[in-house]
Amino acid sequence: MRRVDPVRHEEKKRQILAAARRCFVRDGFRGASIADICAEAGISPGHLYHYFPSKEAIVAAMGAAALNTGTAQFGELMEGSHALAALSSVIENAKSRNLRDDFVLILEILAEAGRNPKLAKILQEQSRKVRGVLADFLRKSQADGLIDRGLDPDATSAILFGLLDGARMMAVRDPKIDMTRILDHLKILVGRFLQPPRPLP
Amino acid sequence: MRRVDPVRHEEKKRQILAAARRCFVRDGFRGASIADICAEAGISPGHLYHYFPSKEAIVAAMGAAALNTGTAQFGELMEGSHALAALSSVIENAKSRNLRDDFVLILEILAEAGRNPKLAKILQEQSRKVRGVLADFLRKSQADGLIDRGLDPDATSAILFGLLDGARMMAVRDPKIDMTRILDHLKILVGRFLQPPRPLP
Amino acid sequence: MRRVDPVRHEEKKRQILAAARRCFVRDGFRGASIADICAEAGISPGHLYHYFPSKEAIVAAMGAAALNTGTAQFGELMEGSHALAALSSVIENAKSRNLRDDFVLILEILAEAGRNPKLAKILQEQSRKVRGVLADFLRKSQADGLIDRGLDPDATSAILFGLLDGARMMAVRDPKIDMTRILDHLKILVGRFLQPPRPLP
Amino acid sequence: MRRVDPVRHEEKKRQILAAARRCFVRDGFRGASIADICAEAGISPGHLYHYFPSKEAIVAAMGAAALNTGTAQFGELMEGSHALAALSSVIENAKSRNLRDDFVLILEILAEAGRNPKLAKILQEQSRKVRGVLADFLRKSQADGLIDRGLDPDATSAILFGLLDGARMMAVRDPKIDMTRILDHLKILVGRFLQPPRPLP
DNA sequence: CATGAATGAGCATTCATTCAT
DNA sequence: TATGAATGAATGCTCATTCAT
Repeated sequence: MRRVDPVRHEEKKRQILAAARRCFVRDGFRGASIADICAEAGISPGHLYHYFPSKEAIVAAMGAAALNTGTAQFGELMEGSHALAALSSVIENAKSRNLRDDFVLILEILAEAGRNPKLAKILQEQSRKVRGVLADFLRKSQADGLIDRGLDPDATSAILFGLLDGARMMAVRDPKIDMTRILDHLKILVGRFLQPPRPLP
Repeated sequence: MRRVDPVRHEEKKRQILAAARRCFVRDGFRGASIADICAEAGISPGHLYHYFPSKEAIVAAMGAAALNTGTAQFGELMEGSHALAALSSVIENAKSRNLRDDFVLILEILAEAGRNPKLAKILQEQSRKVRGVLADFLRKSQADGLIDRGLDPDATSAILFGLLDGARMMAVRDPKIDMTRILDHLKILVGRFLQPPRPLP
Repeated sequence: MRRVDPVRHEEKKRQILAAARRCFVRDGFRGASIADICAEAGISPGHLYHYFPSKEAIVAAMGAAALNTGTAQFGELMEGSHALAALSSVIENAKSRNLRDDFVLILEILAEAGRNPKLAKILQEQSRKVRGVLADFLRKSQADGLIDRGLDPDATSAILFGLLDGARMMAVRDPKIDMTRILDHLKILVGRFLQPPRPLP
Repeated sequence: MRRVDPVRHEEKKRQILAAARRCFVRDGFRGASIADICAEAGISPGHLYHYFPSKEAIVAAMGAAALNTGTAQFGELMEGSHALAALSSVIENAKSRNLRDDFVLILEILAEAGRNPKLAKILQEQSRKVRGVLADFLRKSQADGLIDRGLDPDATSAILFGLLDGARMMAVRDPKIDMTRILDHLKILVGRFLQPPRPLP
């Protein structure tokens, strides 16, 4: 009598999600067919339904996984560094990493979230969580006198995230744009925005 | 034999694009069917192909129209006002306008642009045009001493656009977020970023 | 500008239902596929959905049509003849007609009705209508003194219909059974059941 | 190496057939899937094929079992009672028993028999057997002078079975029908049909 | 210009069945 | 004996597109 091996099961699910991810990046959520995903994962269409009950479930699981990965990566970056240095490293990171694929997925998720409440909820929760991490970081930096105490940490964290989104969006709007220079200016902007007011002489 | 009346023809095309736009906002580019668009436009499927050779062409034309509208609106705002005032009004505008529908379309366009080179080209051109308008504006303001002469106008205009994109994206990521406060902080940010360095006493 | 021609439309629907009927008789409601029906009707699968929104709708329409035909045929038989003669002719009719196909369909409908409330409703309504026709006929015959006044016309009409159903069912249970002799006995049975009690001498 | 225990094997088969029966009643032969049956029986799909080589075999075995049960029940009823009393008790029985489920299965079997010769043969054999039991019973009653000697026992027994089928069919055609009254009339009918002619005075 | 009939490939999903363990 | 992974053909249905009128 062979019992379900939960480890193998989860491993297979992860493989399928990875295949789905590649297909979604290539063709979008609607454009990628179950057949495509099966071909990419090297399984039969019938078999896929042992692991996911529907395409929508795959989209949701993939969206959640993609967002969680982002959250985790960001959390690691925030740990232990201090204020501007940390944000700079995030920006540097954005310049060098394979951000294209990740961001294309985020665009898909945002576009789909308008029609898929389950995805919208996942998105909202992740958004709040990540903003919370950054807001706490900002609060700590404010306490240390490293950044302007007059700024609202929640609004500020939202804006800083928006800034990252906006930069990546600009790279999609015009793929040939000179991102290096933009990211340099972005660091200037963040510095000026956050730094405590210079005391009057 | 009746000849085509070019005016009527263009008018009809515009009507169809408006119908398509409503469908695309509602269901996305892939989710909206030709039948949906025909129903919304009140014409038959056969007739639609008199005006557009394919669905892809409708998407491209609609994308171009949406982007042109945005460019025009922005151009108007820039005219005649000065520096921070103009940007403030753009931000104010973003707060009050029916930005949801417009931005949902932009997300669709960005996601689709990755697979549709024609759309990607339109997107890139519009992006450059709008950034150019803002960069010129910034250059003028620099000449007038209203904003920091040390900033590169091209990178700065890209960042300011990214900022607007990012703010709207934040509203999609978390629809319940307090945008008023965020936009207030955004104005602070823009002020600090752009203002000329205070002279040493 | 060509408008929908309702006559042609209805005619096509009837053709499709006739094709569906042949498929359903051959393979059952579940066993007959849309592709089968399309092949039988000589149309493409996509086109079928211009006329019917789903397979269930085809089953319902076909069921309704089959039952209505039966009702109409029975109504005609009842008109103008008198009591036992009319029932005899129904029985005779059952012996000679192509009852196989019709009855196979009825079996499908009965089996499906348990899971398809729409079909169940159609079935119930038709059942009541036909029984009503026969019950009225019986009442008239009772008034004329041709049949036993002690019988309840509603229960009696239900039983007489059950008798016909039962006879056809017997032919399905054992296709080689000698139906001629059975139908002769059926006439005896009906006679004895309905005839007014002989007056005591 | 463990040998198959034939007793356990048969017991398991019976359990699977009972599960299959519940599924077939609920969803029909085509509508019930192997997975459904396995879930209902609490075994795995692979294991089921240890006991039955195909779904068709399950249907056939289930059909045979259902029909045999019916035959056995009827045989018991016939034993030892006399003529009208026995038939009355069958009719009474039909009124009170859980006839719905049984009859739904019979409908499924009849509908399927048209496409499945194996099932058709089982059905025919069972039909003949049961009719034979009743015909013998009728013959005995005729010898005893309890029923009309002019009736052909074979045709009569077929008709009496048809009567029962017809009554149950009526209950499916119109589930809200007043079966009590109908079954009362059915007893009157059977009485008038079978009773020996009254001697002329 | 305008219609709606017609197509056929493609889609997500289901299912009887097989197989390695 | 017993499991659940795995298959792949088939199903009901959709859709962009074409065409006769």
